Parts: sequence; structure tokens; C-alpha cells
Amino acid sequence: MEHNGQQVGRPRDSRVDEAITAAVQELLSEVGYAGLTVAAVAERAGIGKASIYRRYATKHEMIFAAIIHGEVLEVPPDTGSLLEDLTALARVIVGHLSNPAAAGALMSLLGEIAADPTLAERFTTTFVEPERAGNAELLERAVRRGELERLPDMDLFHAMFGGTVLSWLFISHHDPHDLPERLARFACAALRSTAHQPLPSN
Amino acid sequence: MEHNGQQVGRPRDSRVDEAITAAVQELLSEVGYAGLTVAAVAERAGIGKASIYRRYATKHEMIFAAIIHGEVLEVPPDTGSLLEDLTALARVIVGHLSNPAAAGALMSLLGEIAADPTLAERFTTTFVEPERAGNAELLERAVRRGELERLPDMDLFHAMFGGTVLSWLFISHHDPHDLPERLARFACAALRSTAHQPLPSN
DNA sequence: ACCCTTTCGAGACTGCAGTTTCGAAACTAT
DNA sequence: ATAGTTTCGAAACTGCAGTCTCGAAAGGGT
Repeated sequence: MEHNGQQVGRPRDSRVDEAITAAVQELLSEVGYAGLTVAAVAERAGIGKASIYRRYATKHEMIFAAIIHGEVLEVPPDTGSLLEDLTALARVIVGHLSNPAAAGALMSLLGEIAADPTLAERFTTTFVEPERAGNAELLERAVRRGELERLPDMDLFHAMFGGTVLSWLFISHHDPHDLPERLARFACAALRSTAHQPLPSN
Repeated sequence: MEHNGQQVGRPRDSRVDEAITAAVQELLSEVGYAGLTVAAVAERAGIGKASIYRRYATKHEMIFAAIIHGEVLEVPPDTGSLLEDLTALARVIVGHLSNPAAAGALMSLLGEIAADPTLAERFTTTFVEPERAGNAELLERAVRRGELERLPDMDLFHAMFGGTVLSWLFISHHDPHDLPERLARFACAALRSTAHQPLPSN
């Protein structure tokens, strides 16, 4: 019998995992999402395709894993001001989404996600939830600081903040240069306003 | 020589165009974006695949054309209230984006657009510009009505409003049921606030 | 030592879907 | 009529995702 959770058989070579994610990231920036082939990834990584499919069920999952590799969306440090905190947050998001390779990949991935509940689930727990929590943490700081009376509609705020950046970059195709300042000012004004009149219509 | 703008050669059969868009729309709602194949479209339309590729450079363009077929994003009628106008606008957007078929198609298309400037250009003039103009018209009504002192940062507002719906549906995967009311209330508060203190930090 | 299991790289194989080619048909101009 | 051009549907072509097999290697259990 086996001793504990130890696996029998030859253990996986962690360098293979790294080689795969590295190859995907490289090729993603070279040929883009649409031009990326599993065979090319295997060749670039110096491994067999079987080693890829032993880890990921589909090509999309492989790319997904490579994209999120170490992509922890960290909350910017406390600046002491809600406006500046939001500006910093917007800058982080813009920074992550400005990488043109990851950009197209993310959108294509969202297309896949719309048709694949499993992938959607993973995407939510990996990306959406942590980011939402980060947003909440940032706003809680403002509440503790006294800048806001209470937390706003967090679901809405989260969708609004990230969604605005997304739309700005990939739908409007505007220059992200001064987006952080403009968005932060807008969001800040909205937050202060809604916090004081939380349910104006009822 | 040719007489006027008349084309020489066999004229295109307009029924082919209609058959294509109809087949795409049907199949899109039956099998979704990922499951849609050009062969299936051709078969359903009773035509050859060449007739499709003579009209559209890629499968994505074909789907894009079928989706936007007659999909003019109309501005909701004047309700006499900014809040209700925004609610109606949000409902229109949610309505358009709630079709699960169009959902995946739009996101996949955005992925294509990120790597195809030609497609991006067409998408902008066909979708983005008219929608932005519609948003502006709705806000101008509020200004004329006296609810707002001036138009806000329209680039930002447009990205915010549509982007929030997009993120809400396709990233957060929340129920769109009460989104229009919540978004409209949020946007309304923000607009009134920013309009009264347009440049608070300078 | 000897088995058993699993991973490894390599490559062949399969099935499908996007794209192109082809001969026939439809139309205009001369 | 005839030539030239373009569209038509059918079928062939191409390329890739995904699967499978192979012999070798790396572990652990007994």
C-alpha cells in the first residue's frame, strides 16, 4: 500500500510545467491567441504533447493556466486617500490589461468561458473573486478613514470599475494614458454621492 | 465598358445573403458560438460554403454580420427623468447582451478584434460610435431638462455604462435581473455629483 | 533486486472545420 | 451569338486539436 498521499510511479517534472507556461507566454506574444498551436508549444518547451494533455484537458485550459501564472492582482498600498487609492487601483488594472498579448488572449478566453461553465467557474474563483475582494478591501479602508459612510453596492462597483477599463481598452480602443485619473475621479464622486443617499428612490 | 455602377457577371442572389444570416442566427441559438460551423451554416442555408466566403473573409465576420443584422441600438424614448432614461437604456443593453448566443459571439469577436485592426475599425463605426451617440443624446435630454448642468466626460461615461453591463454579465456572471435599476441609480448619482464639481482636484 | 505504476519525449493517427478550387450557370456588353 | 465576368453548389484541400502508442526512465513497495 502507499504510505500517505504520496503518488506511486514516476513523479512529474516541475520543469515541464514551467517550460509549458513559459512557452505559452512567449508564443502568445509572438503569434497571438489565434495563432497558437499545441504542437508549437510542445516544440518550444522541448516536450511531447502528451505531457501537455496530461496536465490540461484542452488548449484553452493550458492558455488560461499560463495567463494566470503568478498574476495575483495585488491591492495597491494605502495612500491615505480614496481618490488616490482608486487611481492606483485603476493603474494596476490598466497595467495588467495593456499587455497586448494578454489582451487578446483574455477576450478570447472570455468567449470560451461564455460557452464553457467549467472554465467559467475556474475563472471566477481565480480572477473575479480575488479582485472583488481587493476592491472591497480598498473601499473598507476609506470607510475606516471616514471618507465613506458605508460600503457601496460591491457587486456593482466591482463590475463598474473593471468593466470600465475593459470597455475603454477593448471596445472604445481609447488611450489608457489618463484613464486612471478620470475613472478614479468619477468613481470617487459616485461613491461619496451614493453613500449619502443609499436608497433615494424608495 | 460597363454602363454605370452595374456589375458585370452573374449577379448575387440576395436570397443567399438572407439564407446565410438566417441560418447563422438559428444555429447560434441552437448550438452556440463554439458549436457553430461554417459547414452547418451552408447546409442549413442550402448553399455552398464558397458563397459564404465570397461575402465574408472569415467565419467571425460572418457571425458578426449576422448578429448586427438590423440590430440598431435604439435610444429609449424620453421618460422625463434621467434616472428612468438610464434604467431604460441599461435594460436595452442588457436585453441585447442577454442572448446567450450573442454573448459568446461578442466576446470571441472582441478577441479577434484585438488582433485585427480592420475588424476593429468596422466594429467601432458599426457599434461603438452609434451607441456612444445614443448615450450622449440621452444625457443631453437631461441637460435640457435641467437635471444636469452639463454633459459629463462622455468617453468615460460610455465606457462605464456599457462596460459595467459587460463585466456584470460575462465576468461576474451575475443575474441581470435588477442590474438596470442598480446601475442607473449609481450612474445617476455619479452624474449629478460630477456635474456639480467637474474638476474637484485641480 | 524485482515488480508496478506513472511520466517522459516522440511521433503517428483521427476527425473535424476553415478555406480554396472547380466546372457549370447566369448575367452584361459588344 | 459570343466573349468576358462573376456567382453558384459541390467537393477537395489543409491544418490543427486531441488521442493514442511506443520504448525509456524514474520513482515507490516488497
